[in-house]
Parts: sequence; C-alpha cells; structure tokens
Amino acid sequence: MSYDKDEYEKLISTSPLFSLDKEKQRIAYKREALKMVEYLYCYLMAINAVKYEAFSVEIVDTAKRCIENYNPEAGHFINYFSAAWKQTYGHLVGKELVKDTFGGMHFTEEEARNFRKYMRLAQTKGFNTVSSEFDERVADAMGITIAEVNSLRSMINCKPTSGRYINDEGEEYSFIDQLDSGVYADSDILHFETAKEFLDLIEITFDQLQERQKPMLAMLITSKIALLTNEDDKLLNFIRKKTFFDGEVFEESLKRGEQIQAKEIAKRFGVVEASASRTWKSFKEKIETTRKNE
DNA sequence: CGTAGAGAGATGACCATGAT
DNA sequence: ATCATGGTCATCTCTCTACG
Repeated sequence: MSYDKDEYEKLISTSPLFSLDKEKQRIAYKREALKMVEYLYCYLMAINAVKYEAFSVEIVDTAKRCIENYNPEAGHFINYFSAAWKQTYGHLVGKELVKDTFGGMHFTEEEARNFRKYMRLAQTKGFNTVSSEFDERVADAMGITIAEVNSLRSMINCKPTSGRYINDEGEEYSFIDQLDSGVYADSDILHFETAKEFLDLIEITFDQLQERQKPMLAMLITSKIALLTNEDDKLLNFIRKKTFFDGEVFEESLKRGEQIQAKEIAKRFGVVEASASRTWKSFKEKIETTRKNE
C-alpha cells in the first residue's frame, strides 16, 4: 500500500478536531481524534514506511499523547507531532543501538564524564579529537584500552535525549523551546514552510535588537539551529541569507554534531554565563511578542 | 528499590552602567 | 530620563549515578 504525503498533510491540517469542544461534543471529538491518529500514522508511512513500519504501536501512542496535550497556541499540530515523534523514535533507535553495540559493556559515569571533559578540552585547544593519537593519549590518561576509548566515544555520541517534549503538567514546548532541548523534527518530516516562517520570525526580532547584543545572539541562534538544517540544502540556503547567520559557529556546530553551549559562547564574548542565558531567554520572549504582533 | 548528592544549566534579585 | 543590558550571588531545576 502506498501513501500520499500531501494528502495526509492536508487531512491533518484541515481536521476540525481542535475546534471541537472536548466535553460538549464528545462523540464528534472522539471520532475526529480517531481519524487523526490514522492520518498521522499514514503520514509517517508516506514519509518512510520502511523506517517506521516496525513502530506502529509507538506511533499510535505518540499520536494519542500529542492530541491529548496539544495547545493550538503553540503552532501547527503537524509540527508538534513531528517533533514528538522524532524524539520517541530517537529513544527507540537509541535503545536498540545501545543493546546491539554495547551489550555487556559498562563504564561508570565517572569515566564517561572524564571522557567528555577530555573531548571538550581537546576541542577548545583546537586538537583533532578523531585521530588515533588522541585515542592513545586518552587511553593512556584514563588507564583503559584504545578499543574502550572508541566504545566510549560511540556511547557518548548516542546519548539518549533527555530534553523532554512534554513536561509533567502536560504542557508542550513551543517550536523555539524545541531548540533548547535539542529536539528537532526529523529533517525529512520538518516542513520547509514551517521552518521558514519560524526563521523569518527570528530575523524580524533579531533586527530590532540593539547592536551590542547582536554578535553574541547571532552565535547563540546559529548554534541552536545549525543541526536543524541537517542535509537540507533548501533550508540551508535560506538560513545562510539570514542576518543572524554566523558561518563560523555554523560550521563548528556541524563538525561537533551538537550545539555549542551557551556557556562557551558567553566566554568567547567575555560575558558571564548567566548573561548569555538571560539574553537568550529574553530573546525568546521577544520572539513570542513578535509572533503575537504579526 | 529508593534516595542523597553531584554536575550543570537556568533564572531571580539587586545593583551598575550603557543606549536611545 | 527611561529603559535595556550586564555582573554577581544565591537558589532552583533536572538528570544521573552510587550507595545504603
């Protein structure tokens, strides 16, 4: 059976589900919710049936959870679902990978932390962290074998995401909060249009800032969205033209495969970590304001 | 199995300084 | 003059192990 992505996309976005009153129109709501689950399932199948077929139970669970917790204020439902699914899928794959690759192998948290520290130190000093020389040195320093160093590296790279998409109160994070938790919609799920809308919003807000704030914020923003563009040339070309785009940070983020921490960026600008954190926080608030005024 | 404690980031309070 | 931004300190939050 083949699925038509555009068709399901349309069905999802035009569904009357979220305009129904959950209590007063229970039957209609239930009917639409059921349909929605089906649409979402078919939508994922349309995107990549081979990849997702084995996870139908999880897809349905995620869909139900999303319908339950979705707040229309936060953006498009399809995007909300995409991000949630990406995270769930990441967990599932991560579990499998850890089982297959590291079955029986154990490192203490201490060792993993030390390894991270070595990595970070080497990176800040500009050393190549994927060379055999680096491996040898770390192995020597930590008193473990080179093979174990490699395992540690892989384990750290496939860390389970701890950033949650839905918090305890059942409130979901908005698009921009997803940047913080490092949860991104799969690049093959992410809508170019949605991302574009979002990036425009960032740009408008950014352009209104005082000049003194811009350099650091450009770095913060770029580091946070760099991984979003994963293998998507269209999106990448779009981002490159943005006023907040910082090429250097972008390249570096991709090279590392993870966000450059706000702390590190703050240091480069000679400001205190708390300051960068606050700058980012108030910027997010400004984005919200811009969004409401649009 | 539950929990204390560590690590690390986020942020609130308060004050100083800078931009407009 | 007024509002935005930044520094400092203290505290909160979240996650993850080790330990009892």
